[in-house]
Amino acid sequence: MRAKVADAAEALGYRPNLIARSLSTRRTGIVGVAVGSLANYLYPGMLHALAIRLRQEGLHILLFAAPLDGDADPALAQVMAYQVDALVLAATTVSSQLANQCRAAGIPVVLFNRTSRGKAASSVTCANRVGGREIARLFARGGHRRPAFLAGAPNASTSQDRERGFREACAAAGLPAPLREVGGFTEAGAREAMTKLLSRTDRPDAVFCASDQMAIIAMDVARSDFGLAVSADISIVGFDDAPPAAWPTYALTTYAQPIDAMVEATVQLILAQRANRDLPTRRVVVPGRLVLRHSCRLI
Amino acid sequence: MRAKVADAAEALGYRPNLIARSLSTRRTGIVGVAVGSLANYLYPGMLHALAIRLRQEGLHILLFAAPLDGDADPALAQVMAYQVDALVLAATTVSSQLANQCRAAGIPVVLFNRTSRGKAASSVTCANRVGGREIARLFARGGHRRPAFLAGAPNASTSQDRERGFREACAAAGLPAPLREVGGFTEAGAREAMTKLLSRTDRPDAVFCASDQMAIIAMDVARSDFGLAVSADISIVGFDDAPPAAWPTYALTTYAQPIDAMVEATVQLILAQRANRDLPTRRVVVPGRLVLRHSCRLI
DNA sequence: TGTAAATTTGCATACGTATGCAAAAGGGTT
DNA sequence: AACCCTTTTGCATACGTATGCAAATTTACA
Repeated sequence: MRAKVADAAEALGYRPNLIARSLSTRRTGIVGVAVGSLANYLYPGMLHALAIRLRQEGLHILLFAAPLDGDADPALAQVMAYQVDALVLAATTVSSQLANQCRAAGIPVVLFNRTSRGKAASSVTCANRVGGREIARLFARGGHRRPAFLAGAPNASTSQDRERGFREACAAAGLPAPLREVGGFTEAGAREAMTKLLSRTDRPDAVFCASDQMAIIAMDVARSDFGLAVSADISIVGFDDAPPAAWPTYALTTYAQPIDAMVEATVQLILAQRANRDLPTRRVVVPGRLVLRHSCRLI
Repeated sequence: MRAKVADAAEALGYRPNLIARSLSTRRTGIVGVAVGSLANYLYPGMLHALAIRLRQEGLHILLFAAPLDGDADPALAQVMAYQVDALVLAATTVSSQLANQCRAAGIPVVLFNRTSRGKAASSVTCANRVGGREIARLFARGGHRRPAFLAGAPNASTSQDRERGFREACAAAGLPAPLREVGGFTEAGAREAMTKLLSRTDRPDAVFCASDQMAIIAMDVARSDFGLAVSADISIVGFDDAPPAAWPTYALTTYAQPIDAMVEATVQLILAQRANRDLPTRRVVVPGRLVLRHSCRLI
């Protein structure tokens, strides 16, 4: 019987209307995903992996690209109007206050690669603080004397946590407090910040950049604008292990975020909270891994 | 009165249910977008621009990430079940045969950065053939003698058109027929293909790569594995003008695809075909632009 | 062949919004 | 106050599917 119906449907070219089904079941199978500029090349891979993994669960992604400037929240309200089953926020420009609205509306929210104070949203991050610490120790082992931190967006938890770990371990290793400039997770910002750092008389000999994207810009500034040899003259370390970090021309030493594990955690959170709306939110922290390439002097 | 209702809605926190509205109006405001690997960094920018531009028209993106291996079509059927208003195919792995099904179902299809023979789908590409020609002329002007073409996926119209223009202009300029290897638009493929090219005794002195992604790999192979100085020893030119092409370490000479113009053309096609379902399909070709950086010897 | 169990069919109601028409209410002019 | 015109309200129907119950049918077994 089941087979007979399926055959008839096939013969008639019938496709169930998922919109109508959604209306009836009060489940759309749609997950809203807000992403920032996508210029951080960690995100395209994350988006792809998330889409494929969600599809295995019968879920699809309604994409929301946060405008580069201006407020993203009103636009996100539209996405919510599509009755998404869950929301993944992978953009720093989306206010975490919005998470509260969603919580009120019964929509589970997962913050990807960021956290927030409140308990309105779950979050998935890698061990940012640990990563910062490991990089400080790496600098210390390599005999560096003047560390610097190239921060991302100052109010981004991700940048803050990495910086905290970095400062802690710098102090513990007897290094001076790191110099600091803000790059804001943008190419222009990173370029300016790195230029400032390298223009100082007490120029740093080891720069930890809060993202690979900024680290690559930093390498370019060091090489092209200041004629420095990366590794020999200055060590530069990133965070993310985005694909370009592995390109031989950069060979960026970095702290790898395990995309697949983070995507898996995100999916699990979504599934759990979708099945049971009033499950408490969780903060998942997955371990990262230091990847040694050639942009940091080791001895 | 209108204002009174709006106020009351606001007070009650009422949000119209777009799913229900879609069911009634037979329009979802959703555009399905199929993307490939996203490792070609032209696409993240395109996706972002498209999302923002579509939102201005009240449209949203239902993302479909084509699996890296295997057949993408069955999965895309699910996206169609969401009654998308239109479909944008920016992935080479999605069969253009699927366009026919969509056409039959009354869903307008726009091929982005590719074309197909049939007239079931509209397409938006840049002037690929012209671009290939300009690059051949650039090689000729620079006094190169042994051109080569590093192809993308052999059956991709995009790669074919670029190659045709390149071969035509090579012949017209009195250059020998280009050597040829297939990189398949993947990093591994490009690495292997470039290694083959450079291992020949009649090694090429000018390589045109069908995408910036492959060109960057090609530069890395030339530098790291063969110790060649790009530009002095070998010229390498790409296609796309993806952001990494501008990074000083690569400074890739390339033929720029005008993302914004292509996105705009895509949106216009969608709007037109959405307003009038049986509008004939169109092929839009937007002009590109040669961007001279430092990876190609000029004299 | 009769009866109980299993399966299938039919029907009603619901999901939240859109649309059109008829009825009711409000507003303005003489 | 009677009239017409404009605005508002109320109601019915529709979109395509889900769900549950009752009735009808088929199957299984003695």
